[in-house]
Amino acid sequence: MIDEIARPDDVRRQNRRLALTALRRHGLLSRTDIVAQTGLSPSTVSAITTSLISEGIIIEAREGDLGSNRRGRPQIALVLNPDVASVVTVELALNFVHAVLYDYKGQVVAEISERVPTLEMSADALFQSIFAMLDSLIDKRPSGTGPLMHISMGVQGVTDATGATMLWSPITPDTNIAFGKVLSRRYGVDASVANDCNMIAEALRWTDPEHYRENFAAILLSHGIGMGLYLKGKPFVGAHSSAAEFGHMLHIPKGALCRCGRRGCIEAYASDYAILRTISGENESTPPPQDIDPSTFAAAAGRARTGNGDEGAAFRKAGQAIGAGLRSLFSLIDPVPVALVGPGAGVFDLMEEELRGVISGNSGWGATQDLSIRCYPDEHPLIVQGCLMTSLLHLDTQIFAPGDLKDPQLKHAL
Amino acid sequence: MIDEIARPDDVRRQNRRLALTALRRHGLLSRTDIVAQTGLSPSTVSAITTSLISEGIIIEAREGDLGSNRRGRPQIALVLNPDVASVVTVELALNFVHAVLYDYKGQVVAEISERVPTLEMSADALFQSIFAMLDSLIDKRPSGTGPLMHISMGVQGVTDATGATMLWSPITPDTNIAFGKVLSRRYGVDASVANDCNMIAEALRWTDPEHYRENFAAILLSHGIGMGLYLKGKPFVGAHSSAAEFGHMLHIPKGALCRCGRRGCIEAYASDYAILRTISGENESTPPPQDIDPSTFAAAAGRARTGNGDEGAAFRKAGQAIGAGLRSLFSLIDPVPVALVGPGAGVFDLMEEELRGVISGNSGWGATQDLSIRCYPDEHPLIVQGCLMTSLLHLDTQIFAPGDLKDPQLKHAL
DNA sequence: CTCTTTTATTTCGAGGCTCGAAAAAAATAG
DNA sequence: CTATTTTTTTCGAGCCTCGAAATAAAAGAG
Repeated sequence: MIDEIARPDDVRRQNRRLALTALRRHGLLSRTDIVAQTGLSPSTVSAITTSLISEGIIIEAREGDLGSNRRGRPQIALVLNPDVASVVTVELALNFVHAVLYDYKGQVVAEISERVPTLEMSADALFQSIFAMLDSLIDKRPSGTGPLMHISMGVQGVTDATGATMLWSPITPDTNIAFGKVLSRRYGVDASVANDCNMIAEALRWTDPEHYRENFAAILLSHGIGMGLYLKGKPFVGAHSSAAEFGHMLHIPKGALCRCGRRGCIEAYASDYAILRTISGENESTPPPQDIDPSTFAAAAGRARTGNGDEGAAFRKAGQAIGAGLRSLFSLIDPVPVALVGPGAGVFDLMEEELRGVISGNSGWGATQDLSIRCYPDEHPLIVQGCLMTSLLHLDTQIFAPGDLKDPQLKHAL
Repeated sequence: MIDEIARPDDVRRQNRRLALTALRRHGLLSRTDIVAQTGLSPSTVSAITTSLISEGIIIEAREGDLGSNRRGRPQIALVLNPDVASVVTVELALNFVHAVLYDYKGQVVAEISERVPTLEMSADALFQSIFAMLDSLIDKRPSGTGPLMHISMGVQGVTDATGATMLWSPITPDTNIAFGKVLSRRYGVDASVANDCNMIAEALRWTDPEHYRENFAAILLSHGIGMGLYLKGKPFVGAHSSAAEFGHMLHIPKGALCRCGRRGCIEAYASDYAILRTISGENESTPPPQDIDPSTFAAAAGRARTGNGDEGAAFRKAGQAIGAGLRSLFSLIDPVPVALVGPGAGVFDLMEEELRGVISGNSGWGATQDLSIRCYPDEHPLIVQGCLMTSLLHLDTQIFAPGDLKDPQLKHAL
């Protein structure tokens, strides 16, 4: 907050953050490299690394091949200590839970995934399933693994702006499930829950920082349509919820029936169920099914590519809806690079022409001709990667930066 | 930025900011009050106020009626020193420039306004007019007035995200006019240019902080339709431009012709020219005029209220367009309180029912039934007020907070 | 009219922090 | 083995905030 009071040790906190995120980004860095990366003075870097080492957060990597046989004292490579902590990511989707345990360097330690009938489960039953999976992951941990220090969930659904609660989701009948609080209490660590699209955006920013840096949108085209947005280098969240509900922007007033109960949403034209509904020739008011078989969707796309029938038209209609949404979005935030993610990204060839057609026609100040759109048909690795980065960055910037835990190893003797 | 290095004196900078903004908000505050407001320790507040006084930025107000005859040592009231600096606001609209000189406490020192044919002027001619007005304001300054230290412009048009340039505006044929740089160079002070809607939002936040605090939207309904947005207590700007071009979100694909050259924008249905075009029965593709006489618009509204003809339908159509835009906007940022500003706010009674009708129908997580909409038919005082606050807050947080100018009086001997 | 009580503000020392300069450490080059 | 080069640490100056104690300035009590 802007109206927050500053204390002398906040300075050290911030500069520790800089050093840690530099190490996170580059993996292997000497003190001199950190000086170059951060702009801090050698004295300060020395002080910071000394305390980070004494706290076990980073370690000196002997045999680090840092620009070897040069003249002068050789640099000592520093690395994040993989065993100072571990984190768990949980991906929650329709009828499906996937959890992974990572060390502090981001290497997989253990993994588990299960099919569970989320639609028929109470929140409590869902928690029991998740608990069992996490317990087993934690049991599986080899000795030497650091204590669990953060849990990050990515869910299909709307979460609150603070990452504490899942407000609503199509995958379960319950609402307002406080995943953050419950997991945090049970495992004695910080836990956050976020929209899967925001996790995808986080992952893209991490895997391709050249392209997805300050401003970009990641749009998930699947059973629903969601968006993760970065503006000015920061994740965009709404006033109260995770928001950025791209799929529920209004495309056609009084138009097709959406899964959310309203009419005319983009999702009601561009999601998998909407496309299949259009192809089937059903009425636009036919309530959508709760699940779509991926193979059915793929088959429809196949027919659209080869045949010359109605299938192609349905995809073009979807392209128009997405294009219209982007045009409105770009009016609000300026044009930004777009990543299309999920099954819908695999059929982008069927939508691209219409999609770009709707957007183009620049308005005098914001040209969109050279709009970058990239496709990532498989969303799951990105969601997990995003959760991982969320957890690790939380440790880097919130837990380890303060430097007020004398011995993090003991904080939560799991 | 998050990746910025912190130094020990940044701490003092930030805490000076806190003290100054507390004084700005409350006007008259003792050191003890500042302690209560900011949470800083008495020692720190003492140190900060001492240096602020020695720099002439604040002064002790003798005869300050602070909770008088209580027991104990009386509190000494502190106030911003009105004469430490002055600022100029410039409101630039179609055929109209209005400039005001204020002191550091925000009191009017001198004022001037002129009609100038902006549509037929080159950028250079426009600058000459503005220069002449500002020169005369500065001449008019009574002795004792502090040196000019900031200029803030509010313009009808699109500006860049940094407040340096007006990228495009309907009021002048030129584009990319670097108001910020040119004014800054000529007067030797910082100068910024912002979209008028953002200034309106800034003003509302200042005049009614109870209602417009963290999240709200100010929508200007006039010849064009713009928006100023606050999210999480901070002004929203786009990736590159001031953005938030609410009026150019897409309402009806391939719909009515907008002034921006594209089709189907909200503005093409809800601006004054659009409403009059609908009433006239003209084709939706008729190019809009560059200016609308306010009395013509008012007369149409009058007929819509009394008669039962086509006029009412045109306003209802406008209400639908705005409602559709808000529904999409709320999908992206969650529902927030809305302020409608300008001539269109004066005819809200003709649009309200349709507008709310389109928005309602909650989506399961974000209810909009109790959506707050307030109307402010006169936009001009708000624009000026917003510029004023922009200037003063710039001084408070950017210029005076660092405390590195030993004698601000001498910085720019005007 | 003086002394006590109460409240506001300042002073002072402890403990942070960063930084520049100098010192120490650890290699290569000759 | 010594000189050179580069990296890292050490040390002192100069910021900062804060708590505790000291000082200042009023009202109330006797």
